[in-house]
Amino acid sequence: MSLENIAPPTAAPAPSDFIRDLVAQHVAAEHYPKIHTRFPPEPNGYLHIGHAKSICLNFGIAHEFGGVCNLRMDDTNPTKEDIEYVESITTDVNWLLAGWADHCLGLTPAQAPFYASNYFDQLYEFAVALIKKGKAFVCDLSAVDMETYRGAPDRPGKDSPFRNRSVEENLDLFTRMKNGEFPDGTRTLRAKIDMASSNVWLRDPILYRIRHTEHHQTGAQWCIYPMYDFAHCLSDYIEGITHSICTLEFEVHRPLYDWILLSLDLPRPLPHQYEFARLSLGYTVMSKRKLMQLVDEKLVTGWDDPRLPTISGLRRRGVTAEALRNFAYHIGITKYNGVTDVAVLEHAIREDLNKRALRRLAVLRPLKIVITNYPEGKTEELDAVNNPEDEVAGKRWIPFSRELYIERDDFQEVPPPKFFRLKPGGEVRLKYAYIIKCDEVVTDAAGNPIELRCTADLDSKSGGTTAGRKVKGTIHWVSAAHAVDAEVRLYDRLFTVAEPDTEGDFKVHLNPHSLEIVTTKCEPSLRDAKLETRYQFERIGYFTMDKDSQLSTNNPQLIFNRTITLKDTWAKALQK
RNA sequence: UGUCCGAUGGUGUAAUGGUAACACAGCGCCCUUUGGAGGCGUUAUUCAUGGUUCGAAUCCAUGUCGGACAGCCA
Repeated sequence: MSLENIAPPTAAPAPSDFIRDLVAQHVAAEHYPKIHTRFPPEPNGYLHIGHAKSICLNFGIAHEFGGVCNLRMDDTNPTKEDIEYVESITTDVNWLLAGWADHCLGLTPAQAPFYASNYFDQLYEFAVALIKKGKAFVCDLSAVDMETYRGAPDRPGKDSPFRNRSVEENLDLFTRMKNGEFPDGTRTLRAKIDMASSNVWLRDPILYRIRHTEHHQTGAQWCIYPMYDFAHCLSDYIEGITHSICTLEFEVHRPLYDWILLSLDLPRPLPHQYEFARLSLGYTVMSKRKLMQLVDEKLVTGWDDPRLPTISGLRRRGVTAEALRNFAYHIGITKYNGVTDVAVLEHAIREDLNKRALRRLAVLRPLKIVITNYPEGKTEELDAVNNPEDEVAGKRWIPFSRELYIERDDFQEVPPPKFFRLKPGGEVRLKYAYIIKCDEVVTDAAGNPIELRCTADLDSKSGGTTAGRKVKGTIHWVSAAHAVDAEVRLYDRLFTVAEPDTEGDFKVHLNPHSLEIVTTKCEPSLRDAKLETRYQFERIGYFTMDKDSQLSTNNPQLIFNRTITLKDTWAKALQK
């Protein structure tokens, strides 16, 4: 075979979408010296998987086109913001970028994120410039009057009586606003555009408001704060952003974004805004307000509750950054507002974990069995592969003895058709060990099985003469004497319906069984479990150790979170 | 009854005037010391009506449906 016929290694195809297509055109046309994007969260809550989509888009573009993406705190409203959030945002962004796009992360020379509040001085000067150009004025209308004057989408507004103040008076009033001479809500700085515009955002929008509130970054330095529309386009401009990418609801703001930059007569190139559809995911809620409500009302344990779609929650649950990035890649970028099936997320998580998780045996709901033909007091160490998907992961040994635990679900006294686990008189293979046969069922007073007495085919373990014997089922187990106990937190969907926030109170759809805690019997090697390591409890699901685990005490307590179950085609068959 | 935006299998996306494709979900089979993973197969799609064109998911017109916008929030 000639060299040319050998297929090149298949690289993951570069994502393509309407925004990347545009960027590619701009690159080809040498429109900008360098592509510069930004991710600009307001530090008023924790980041969620919808932000992850945006992060992957903005940093992905920087990555693919040799550009930079700034992390910027859009902190123009001190009443809603907190330093706790800037810290969590920084952590989450770094976590999502690690090993992928760290080199694209734009930070200040001090290695800190950018802050819109860093630009308060410049922003103030821009406002003054706008006043001098006769394009902004100080308005004394109250909030209620302002609303009346604004009109409605299908009805024009009318000019403020303060619209035609002289430049000198506006300058004087704005300076005095800044100096703290007026109480909150008494005056605003407004752009002078068009009160009859069909776009409500062009009806003399407010640029600055008075707020005698301390800011988490600038302290008591300011008592006037810029509005989003004024601060955002100019922050983009100051940072040299080329592509300012945001979600669809800002589409109607774009004319204002452009108006401010154009009115200031700034040197080109100017940044441009592009919009894409935000993520909505089935069986969860995504708005910061609703997430905040769940946290505040203690319906979850905190922002990093593993049931939440927050980045910190997903991370604690055991989802890796790579899985999240793959998910973002698979859902694409469009302007269509759809609801993504959680199955897509779940698939991305399983696909990732299958490759990396160390296999372990653990029994969630134990049922004791005794191998009557196995000597009392004997212990064997059996060979078990750590990960059939990854030879490098190696092997470990697991102890086998006369008394074991198996999963309660793996035994049925009166089995349904096609049940090929353990049943009276039936045979099953114990994973990595022997084929056993159930001879006797010991029950309690109520008739529930409490112990199974079995015999093993002692030649059937790996390497034995009957090792190749086919039995239909293989089940997991742990040696009773060697098992270590662990608390296992089984998470399920937070809501019982696919779209909990379409109407009414979303909280009525909360799933009462979204968390179940069980004490499990684990194979002894799990005593050395690590926080960063992902595990698959064979035939059950993927698990990761929770930070609540107590490891340093002389009575260590292991806690595992179930990231996600394995696909269970048997459970599905049973439902039919 | 304003302005802007959108509509492709069940779901999310691709096709940029030239064979409607991919992933997830579903279904079936094979394989399996995980009812996992994997392999193979399969079901199902261009909102409607007109127009332009040799040819339309793509361009045009009209309509329908859906979303966003009337915070001194972002």
